[in-house]
Amino acid sequence: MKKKLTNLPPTYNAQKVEQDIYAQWEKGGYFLPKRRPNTKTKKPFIISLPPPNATGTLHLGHAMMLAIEDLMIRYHRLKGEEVLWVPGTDHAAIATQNVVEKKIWQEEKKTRHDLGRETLLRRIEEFVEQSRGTIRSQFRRMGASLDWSHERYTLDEGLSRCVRMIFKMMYDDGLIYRGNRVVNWCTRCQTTLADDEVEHRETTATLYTFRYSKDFPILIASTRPETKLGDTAVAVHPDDERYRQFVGQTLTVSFAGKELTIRIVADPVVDREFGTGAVGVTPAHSQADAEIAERHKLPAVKVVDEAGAMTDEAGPDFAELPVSDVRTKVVAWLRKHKLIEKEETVPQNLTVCYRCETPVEPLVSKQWFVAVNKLFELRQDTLGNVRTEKGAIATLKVLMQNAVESGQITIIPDRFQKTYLQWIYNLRDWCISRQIWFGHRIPVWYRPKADQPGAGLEIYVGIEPPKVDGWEQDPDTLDTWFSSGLWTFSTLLKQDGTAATLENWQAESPDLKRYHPTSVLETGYDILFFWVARMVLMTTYALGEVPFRTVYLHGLVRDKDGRKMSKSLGNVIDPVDMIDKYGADAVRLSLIIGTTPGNDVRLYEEKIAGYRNFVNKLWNISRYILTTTTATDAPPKAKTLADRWILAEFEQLKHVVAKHIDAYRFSPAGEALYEFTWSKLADWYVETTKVEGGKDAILRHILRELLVLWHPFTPFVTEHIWQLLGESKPLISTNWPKIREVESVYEFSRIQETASAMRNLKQKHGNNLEMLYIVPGSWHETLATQRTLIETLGRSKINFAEQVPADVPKRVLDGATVFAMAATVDKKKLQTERDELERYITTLHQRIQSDNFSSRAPAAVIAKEKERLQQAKKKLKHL
RNA sequence: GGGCAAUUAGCUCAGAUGGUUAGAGCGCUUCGUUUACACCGAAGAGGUCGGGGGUUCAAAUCCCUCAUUGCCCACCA
Repeated sequence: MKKKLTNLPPTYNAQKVEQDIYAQWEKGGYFLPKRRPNTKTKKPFIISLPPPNATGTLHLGHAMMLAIEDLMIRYHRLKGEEVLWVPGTDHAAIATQNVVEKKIWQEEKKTRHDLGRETLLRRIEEFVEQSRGTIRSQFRRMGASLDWSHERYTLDEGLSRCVRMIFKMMYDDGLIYRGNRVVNWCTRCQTTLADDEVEHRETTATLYTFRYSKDFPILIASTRPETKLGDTAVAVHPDDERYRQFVGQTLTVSFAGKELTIRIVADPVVDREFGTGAVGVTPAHSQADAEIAERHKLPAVKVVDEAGAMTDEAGPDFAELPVSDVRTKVVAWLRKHKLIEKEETVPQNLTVCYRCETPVEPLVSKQWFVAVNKLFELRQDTLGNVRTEKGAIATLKVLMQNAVESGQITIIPDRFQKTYLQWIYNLRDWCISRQIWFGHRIPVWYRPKADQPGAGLEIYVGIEPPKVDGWEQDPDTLDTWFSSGLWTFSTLLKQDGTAATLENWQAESPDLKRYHPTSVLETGYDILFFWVARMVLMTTYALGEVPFRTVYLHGLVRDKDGRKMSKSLGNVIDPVDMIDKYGADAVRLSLIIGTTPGNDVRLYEEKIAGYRNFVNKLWNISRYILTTTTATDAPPKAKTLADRWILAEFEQLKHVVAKHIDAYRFSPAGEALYEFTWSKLADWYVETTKVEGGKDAILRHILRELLVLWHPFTPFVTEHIWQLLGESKPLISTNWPKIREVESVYEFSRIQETASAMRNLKQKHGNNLEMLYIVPGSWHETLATQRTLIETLGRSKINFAEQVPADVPKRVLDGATVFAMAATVDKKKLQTERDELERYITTLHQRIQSDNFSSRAPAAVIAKEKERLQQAKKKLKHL
């Protein structure tokens, strides 16, 4: 085992080793949560993998997510902590149903109605099963050390039961209600959409300023004249003198063949400056108008239906015609009767479906909602230090706010904290019912009231269907984010716990106790609202604790020109192609180094190729060490200055890398490793070993520990080399290296100068200057000459320049780069440093002491500043 | 309308609490195939840190202002 290796290929072949290594890890059970004895940290480290959509294939967003999460997971695992990384998939209701329906249409020209509910669901499940297999194998290709035994799917029975349980809980608490409200309706998807499932597109529209009829006293403006058939009022500002005389009147007009009853109401939301200062109120087709209508008790007339056609209410001329046709007809009617005062083209934010970009039709509809502003009684102590306890009164909004404001959840980067709070501030009741078939059926059953026929419906809400006949289940399904909002804890419930009840489900789930709250939630900032906020809402409500401690938001992966990657643009980079070509390690590095949380990254093939080159460099450093040194148990002992330098640098590196990773600064951690490995170890130290023999112990030692440091970034190549080193246990399960005591790095500085500048150097550092000559590269002379130089001058403590042997040509010396290390402490520099530090400590101290700071700054900030003060004091002592 | 971010080398980007001469990768120029590596090595060019003002012993970093770009939120009919 302990012998030199020969015949290692000069080029690292990732394709050849990666899949075997992954299989070996998985087979060895290294992904299962396990705490190593003697580990100080008792708390487990948990990440719930943001579940990819069941129809998806691996894209760069996933790749980035996996690279970052696997980095954290492996780091904590190496530190001996018990780590759990829960994988899974999301059924992604609308998205998935759309995909499958489209596919079926293309292949068989059948719609979902041709197939029927049962058949469509079966077809979707078949499709999903296949997709999940693809995703699983692709996630493995990335090297993700997921605990596959914990894999979950949002439609698993355990998770579905959890959905029904939470639904019932919220219903019982009065937080879920059914109501007639204006919702966003997608006429193509044939379903409601939540407020954040709609997007806005900048377009232009024609704004018509007109009267309903000749005798109507007020001009109104609209870009959608056809909806005016549903108007029941005109709203004006209460202080608007122009219209004051009309307020309170009810007028009847004949508009485009339909008789309208219009009340004139005064409402402060109306902007006097905009348009005519009067708004035609359409309560059934505008959320804003619905709110006005509610205040003034106005009726709502629904003139557009779910298919995007006019209803009977729109009058016989228009009923059942598509909205766009009716607009043309209404405008024509207005023109004919000379009612249009003005037509202008205005910029408009068109609201469209985020899935299919179809313009959204706001319409009034009977749906299920989650009430975010309703007061309810907490079921349990909630959120630790926040002023809440069992029985206290709160709203869901307050829970969401508290979780972040109290510092129980930290968002990285912190600017998103503001975004999050702002979003909650504007949040309205969440429409959770969807008119699609794929998903969690709403656990509500109806039956006609038995005693008085025709008197309406009786409602049953339950985890199980009603035991007696005669009940019919609500046909709708739940918004997919309802179930993914439960993800951090629904995945930890006992999967066979079918008997779980509202009373005992928490106690019955040991995993929930042990692994919740999770440590970090890592995801793209684009789903901060969709998902992250929903998880906070659901979890603080259901469990009385936060779902995670830290939210790490990564940016979006874009192409070289900063454009979004999309199939239509043809600029999509497939991560699997890149893995095939450059290896998973290179792909991972390209997504971690040079990226910062919350900021988009541009990725292109050259970048990945660059990191492939680095992986090969690491391979060749290892190859050199493996083939030229023998394994030894001797501890690494510094003999020459170069040894002392590299060992000190290495200890410094360990410190820096851990510090960065602990602070979620993955890119600087990777950069530090990269710099050490290539510029210090390979370019300088390894070169010295060629002329200064006897470095086996140091080289082997550094390589061994360096592989551990690199492992969270590049798991495959490090594991491969590790095993070539003859280690008995796989790298994945080894220990993170301890930091050893070394001479302070302040004692060394590396100086790179030309030989002719060396005299100045000597003057600067005095007689204590220790020099080491090495020849990094392009000398024209032979290795033997280099060796002579080093032997005669190398470790000289005196003025070497006068000792250059006569047979060394002057041009060699002048043209060469000299590697010199000053072992002296630069007293002046040290003093400056001390002064700065002292000043810094004074400043910090003053800041902390000041009333303004101590009374106003958040607790977390004060703690941080205090910690800084401690650190600075410690550092000063060290100097 | 409100908010957030970005603007640093030809390109893509780092620069934590202000602190030596502003960094990296790619690209470019010159040189070099010496037994870890040409997916390499050596040397080098290239920056008024978007403009202007201010605070400070010290500003890419903090403040004000302007410009450009991008994103998010919002019921302006």
